[in-house]
Amino acid sequence: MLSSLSSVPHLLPPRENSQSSTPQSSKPDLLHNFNTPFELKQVHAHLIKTNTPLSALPLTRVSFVCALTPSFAYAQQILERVEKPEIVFWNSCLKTFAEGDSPFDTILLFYKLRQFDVFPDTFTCSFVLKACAQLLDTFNGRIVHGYVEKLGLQSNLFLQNMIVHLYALCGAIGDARLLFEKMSDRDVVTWNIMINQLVKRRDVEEAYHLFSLMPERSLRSWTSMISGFVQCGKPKEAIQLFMKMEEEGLRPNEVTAVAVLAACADLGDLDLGRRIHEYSNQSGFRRNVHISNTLIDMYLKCGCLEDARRLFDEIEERTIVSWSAMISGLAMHGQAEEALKLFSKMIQLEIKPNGVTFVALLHACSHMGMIDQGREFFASMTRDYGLIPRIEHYGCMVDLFSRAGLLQEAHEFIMNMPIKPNGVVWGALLGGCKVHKNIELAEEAIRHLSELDPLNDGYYVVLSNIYAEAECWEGTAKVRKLMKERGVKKTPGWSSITVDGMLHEFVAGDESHPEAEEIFQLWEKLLQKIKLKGYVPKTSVVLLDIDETEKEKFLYRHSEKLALTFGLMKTSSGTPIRILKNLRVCEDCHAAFKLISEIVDREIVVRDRNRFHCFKDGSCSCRDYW
DNA sequence: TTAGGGTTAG
Repeated sequence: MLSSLSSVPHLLPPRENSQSSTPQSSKPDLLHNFNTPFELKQVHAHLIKTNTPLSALPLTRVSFVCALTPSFAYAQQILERVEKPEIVFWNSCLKTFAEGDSPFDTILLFYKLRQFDVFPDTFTCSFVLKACAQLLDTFNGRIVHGYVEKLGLQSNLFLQNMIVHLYALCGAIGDARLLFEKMSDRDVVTWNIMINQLVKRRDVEEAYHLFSLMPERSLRSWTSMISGFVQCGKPKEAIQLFMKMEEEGLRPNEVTAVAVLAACADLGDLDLGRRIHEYSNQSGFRRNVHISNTLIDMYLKCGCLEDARRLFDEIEERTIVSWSAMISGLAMHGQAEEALKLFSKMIQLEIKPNGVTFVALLHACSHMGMIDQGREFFASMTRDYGLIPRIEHYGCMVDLFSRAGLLQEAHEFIMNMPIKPNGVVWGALLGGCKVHKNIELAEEAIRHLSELDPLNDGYYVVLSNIYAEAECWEGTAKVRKLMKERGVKKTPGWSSITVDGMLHEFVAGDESHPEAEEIFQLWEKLLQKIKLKGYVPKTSVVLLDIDETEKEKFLYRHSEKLALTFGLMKTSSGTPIRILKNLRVCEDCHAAFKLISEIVDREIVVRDRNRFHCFKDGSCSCRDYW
């Protein structure tokens, strides 16, 4: 019987070690006190050597053997060698497998157990359910659920929660919800599970509905909901909820802080971001790499490149997320060379890039017109790192070619893609067509976009601008008609600026601001000055079918111009002005801002939906290539 | 011995 154990050679101590370990393993107390897999091997060697059966060990020790057993074959042998293995032994093995990376073995062993005359208990079921969740295996999950009912364990709250979690995780949200509704006792975990799963399915409204119904909420509940809002693109709601949480006297932990910082990054809320940074330092979160990474991202997205870089340099253990975030941030700020340098440094340190790193690198190349370098990165990701390009990478390549004016090459690239191009890919070509004035390819792009993303107003606007620049008024009328037919409305542009901790939002054409008069007066003065420096209003960016003077008036009420003028009114000279815009910065505003930065001798930082524009001394960090 | 929340791009 013992010989069967020696058929598991990898569990025996290595020969060179057996010499040195023999004196120790022959000590009888090790038989009662082994605590690690290595000591288990020593005990094993001893049992074999002395021809002692495993059953000679005390029962608690046998269950310990099971708990330390990382191999399915070995687990089976142990269980077969104990006369009537109690459920605790099985559970110990199942736990090891379920908590390790052997979910398949957990399920296999569960079915083996049924061959013996042993009944699963709540723990058995919980480990198997965990394995099913790991494998997203509803087939076996439903069988275990059946056992739970058959064994009369269905009222156990732990198991109910695990089953609800499993169903929701596997996409059977209807089954999960049904069970949730049927449960007579729900605890805070039950609610949290449902909320998290709804967030994963992007149903944040329903998640919030459940959140508001909760009889009691833990810090985790608040964190789940705050993070849920962030994940679903609702950072404002996330911050509102965070404020409410603080009002209720709860202090954020590391996970909450990460979610709030991510919301600050999305909103460009530097004040709150800095407050959370300070709080994190005071609370000892400094060494948490999630916190550091999110802080870096927050500073990058709030336009504070230097703060981000300082933090990045300070991190002791950088992860690929830290590197990718920093590279992407440098690219967003127009520092492509620095981004590439950082990448080389990363490779020197033998850190393996991932798909996100390459998105960042390709962005850096496309924003700076580095075509050959971009091509090389695209080839390298598969050749050197075994990464399969995803749709985002193809999108970046089309963007790279299109911006550089290689429109035919971009088109051919799309036609030869091994995956179906999406709206982003055709949208990138359309963007290039605008810069390089190619109506024919723009019309082809819009044909595809009408099918792929028919309600996205941005594409129609770009096409209309292309027609307007070519003075093809028939074309612009056609686009207007198309938008009307499809019920597509132009997203209103808005820009925001924070002055003395207060966020001020401006919508294009908005004349309702309490200080509108002063804003318009200052704008008029600035306008006179920039006109002297050669500014000519670019009325072709105005979509409306109105005369030139009216168009100019619209142009002068663009949200970023209102925000800038307000900023100049309210901040002291010398301080940089930071503006956030929901859409891409308009061409006319871009030209005007360059001149204004020179006239007022101020740094103007605009974050648009794509990147940062840092206007200084009459030029922009994007070098007009955007 | 068993359950729930986090970062980079888009």
